[in-house]
Amino acid sequence: MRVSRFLSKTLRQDPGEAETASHRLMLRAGMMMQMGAGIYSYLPLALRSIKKIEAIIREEIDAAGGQEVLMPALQPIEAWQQSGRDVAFGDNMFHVFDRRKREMVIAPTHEEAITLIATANVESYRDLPLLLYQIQTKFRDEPRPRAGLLRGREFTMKDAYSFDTDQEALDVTYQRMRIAYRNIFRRCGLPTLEVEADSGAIGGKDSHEFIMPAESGEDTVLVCPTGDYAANAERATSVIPPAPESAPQEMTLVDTPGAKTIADLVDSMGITEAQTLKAVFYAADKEVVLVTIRGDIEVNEVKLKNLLEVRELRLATPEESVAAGLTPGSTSPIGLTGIKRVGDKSIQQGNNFVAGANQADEHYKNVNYPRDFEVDTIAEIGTSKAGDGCPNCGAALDEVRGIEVGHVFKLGTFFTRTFGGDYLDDAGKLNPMVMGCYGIGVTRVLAAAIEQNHDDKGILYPAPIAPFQVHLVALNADKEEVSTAADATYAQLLELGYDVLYDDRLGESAGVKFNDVDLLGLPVRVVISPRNIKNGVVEVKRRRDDESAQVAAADLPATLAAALAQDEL
RNA sequence: CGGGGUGUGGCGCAGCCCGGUAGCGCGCCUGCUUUGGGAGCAGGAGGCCCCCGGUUCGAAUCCGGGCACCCCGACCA
Repeated sequence: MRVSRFLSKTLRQDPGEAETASHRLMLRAGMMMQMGAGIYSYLPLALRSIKKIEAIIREEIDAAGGQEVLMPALQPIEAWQQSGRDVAFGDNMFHVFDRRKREMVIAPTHEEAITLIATANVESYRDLPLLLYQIQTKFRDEPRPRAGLLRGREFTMKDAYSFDTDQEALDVTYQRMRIAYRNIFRRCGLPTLEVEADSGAIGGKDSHEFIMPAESGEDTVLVCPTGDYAANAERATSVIPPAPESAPQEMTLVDTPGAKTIADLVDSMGITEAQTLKAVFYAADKEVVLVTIRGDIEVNEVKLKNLLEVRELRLATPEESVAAGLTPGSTSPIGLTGIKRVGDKSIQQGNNFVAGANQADEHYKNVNYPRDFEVDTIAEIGTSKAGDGCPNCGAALDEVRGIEVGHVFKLGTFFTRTFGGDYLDDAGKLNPMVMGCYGIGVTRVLAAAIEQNHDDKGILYPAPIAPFQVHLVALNADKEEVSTAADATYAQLLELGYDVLYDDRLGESAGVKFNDVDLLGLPVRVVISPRNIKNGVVEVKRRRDDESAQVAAADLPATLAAALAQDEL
């Protein structure tokens, strides 16, 4: 492609609305254009990368036994009513009405549609396993779209769904998909962590997320440096730091004027956070629940929500706490009845705690569980953090921020039971198919790739997903010797099968062209100039390197191939 | 949905308090000179000042109402 004919124009200044690196760089590089909150047109540069990512995905999912289909985005609402997910998705789903005022939805995901396909086509165990996938546009009315392609309301997703005879067969498919995912991200040139994940409301047992480490990521992951454990912080378990233990003392009431927080207690009593208990109130589907946890640990709301099996969970308001008989600032499980009480297992590690007394300006000291108070349930509901021990080997866990680009999980039989997705087994009995589902946010992969690979001048694409592999630059292109040589090199590189962006612009200075090269971030730059022609060389520079190499024209193909191969993982 | 912020040529911004011909930088067009890290000179094109209503002789500016977008928190690929 000649730059002189190319649609995309670069901007010299950062656009005002964009703060996140990928968002800012994609707008500056002319890759995309915004049309609304979380809604973008993909211009040629972005679309070329997206297609390369899609091609890699197709190859790997096909290799794993997948068959590509394409399901409608526009769907009658009935299927969603049948699964109950019209309510579950709520405002996250776009609704429209057809001319006869029938309600339709624009699908945010395709479990309903795929289950109907499988149900209609699978009759016996001989038709299984079945793995179907599509690459399609998803529509989700996100509460807060953000950061360009990182979280859009319309985005491209690869979603795959597997159907198996039973749990054991699903396990095999699931493992095959995990491997396919590893291959996909490796081939894209994008280091990605595979971590244990929360499977959410519908979820089955197993769930793994693929996370690309990046500062701007919305997810926090705990990783063991030995490599034997990695999990999303939402579900990570860990060995918590020990708390001091001593011979149990008698529980006594102490005056704590003005002390309302754990920090106040630590300051005024000369103790550590691990020597306190905190009581936290939650509103769980209207019911108020008291959580007691050691003062140095934070409640993990995802774990708590899963434990309580509720749909909605939030901190109780002070009014709700008071109404439940509590004293904010000195809330306590001691002597409390008539309310659901949950204890984190951390209260079993350590003793002689300082805890609230349900009276302003008073606390108890030397509180011991279970001697001094009861809970209805004890479970692990604390948040793991950096420095905690790995659950497998005890080594201190590291914390990494990242972007979720893929998610695989075992769905089970919810949808097949709902839609009558039964098959006949070899004994002639009907059983529901067991499903798995597997997503990759294709457009998010592109944004995450840029988050992961950029510097202060621009993007640094890994070669496999770069919109073009080579940025050919003609300096002083209005000189005939230059345009002749550059045109010939362009033709040669195309002949060799490379994707080439050829900056043939006549009037632009070297500075302008080089800055565009750095901004667009194609993996290799090739410069044709009067100076290089005089010296009988072409100049080759990787975007990631500081130095360029001068090579004889005859050596250009080999030099290019070597430079591009360096991005492979 | 709560909190914070912004809407002015393609992009980045000023003007708004204190109403009176809409301005700057970049980009764009023409010509000449220049040409290895965002060139110079000269000439030029381009604006429903987010929308609706009000006040006023007169509104980008004041008042009321709406809309859009961005950022921070609860959700997800």
